[in-house]
Amino acid sequence: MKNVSSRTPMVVLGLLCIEPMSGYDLKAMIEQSVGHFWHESYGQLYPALHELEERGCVVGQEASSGERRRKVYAITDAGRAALAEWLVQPPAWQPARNELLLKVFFGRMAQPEALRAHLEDLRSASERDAAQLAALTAQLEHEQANAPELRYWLLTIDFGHRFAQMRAEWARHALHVMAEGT
Amino acid sequence: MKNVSSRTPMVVLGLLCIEPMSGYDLKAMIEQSVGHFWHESYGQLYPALHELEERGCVVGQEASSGERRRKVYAITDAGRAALAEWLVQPPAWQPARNELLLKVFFGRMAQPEALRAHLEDLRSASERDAAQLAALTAQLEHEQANAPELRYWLLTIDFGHRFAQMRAEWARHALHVMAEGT
DNA sequence: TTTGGCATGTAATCCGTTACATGATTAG
DNA sequence: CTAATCATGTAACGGATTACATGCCAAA
Repeated sequence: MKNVSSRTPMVVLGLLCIEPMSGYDLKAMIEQSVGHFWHESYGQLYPALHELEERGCVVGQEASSGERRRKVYAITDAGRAALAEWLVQPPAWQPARNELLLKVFFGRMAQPEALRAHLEDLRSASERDAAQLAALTAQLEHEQANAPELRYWLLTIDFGHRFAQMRAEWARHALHVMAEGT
Repeated sequence: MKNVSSRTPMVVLGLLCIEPMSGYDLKAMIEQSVGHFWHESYGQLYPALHELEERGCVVGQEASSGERRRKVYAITDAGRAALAEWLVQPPAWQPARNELLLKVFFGRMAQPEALRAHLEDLRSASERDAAQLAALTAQLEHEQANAPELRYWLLTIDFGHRFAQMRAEWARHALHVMAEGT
């Protein structure tokens, strides 16, 4: 048995619920929809599509002649069932790994300027992320105003936005602590 | 060349700066110090120690006869230099992966009760985490009051605390959104 | 005496990324 | 014409976990 606990097939099934797509389309779709908290590579995507087709969860349709060679996949009832079954399982615990915090924890063993630079980077990157996600919220509320999934999409963006703000605030706090002897 | 980008040796070196330890000690130490944002398994730890010894970054001392069989490692100047060099490198970008957000994003395809249960779990787990980290802060401020690293340790705990609170608040918000048609 | 904690280690395996290979089509 | 983009795929590799193997010592 291979790739049992992989979530790649589930992302694929979830997105194919919106509309039929090719592997290439899926990659692009993943980046602009769940991109701020998930990602997939082609090396995962194409094998996953083949396996889902074998299991009858999706059906692939070769593009009609004349077009560029591509295969568009659509979800089946079996696919929808598999997705629904996965969705009710409690999400698997993901062990945290934060390399920046490791460098902060051992901060005394390094030059303070280096640590300060890392914190500055985090602050600016997080502020940029927060702004981007705020813009995305406004855009979606406008463009997808009547999509039934909008509510769920906005919740995930809100998580990202709160997290980005939290990171920026913590970075400012940490820089402050580093600056004086507070 | 093997295990080039692994951060296991760096965690080992960082902790050995505090005091000499065995592999078994290191595992326990990792759990109670950086445990809320990092982890290592024996399968990584022991090979890393052997490699660090080969490279001259640590020196191992077999326990004196009579004691239980164990090998205590101490960091060397070469080890401190390797750690310092790593600490100034900007932390590698870690692609985010959040399975819960995936389940929220596709929430419309599942029974609402299942999603609500996931959010309840997150809320209670996050509240518990926040309380634990608050207690840990108080404990460290008391027990390690004069440790020069205290400042850095508290910063990492503060990150965890803010993050836990953020997660709890978002979960409450999400449950609220799910409850009505806001 | 037997259970549980101390202590070290390895082999199999897994999930996933990276790099590479290939080729068609469209826009400048 | 040629660079970029569309489009699909595979092989090799890499970091890490899991499960297993082994054995000593102390306490109940």
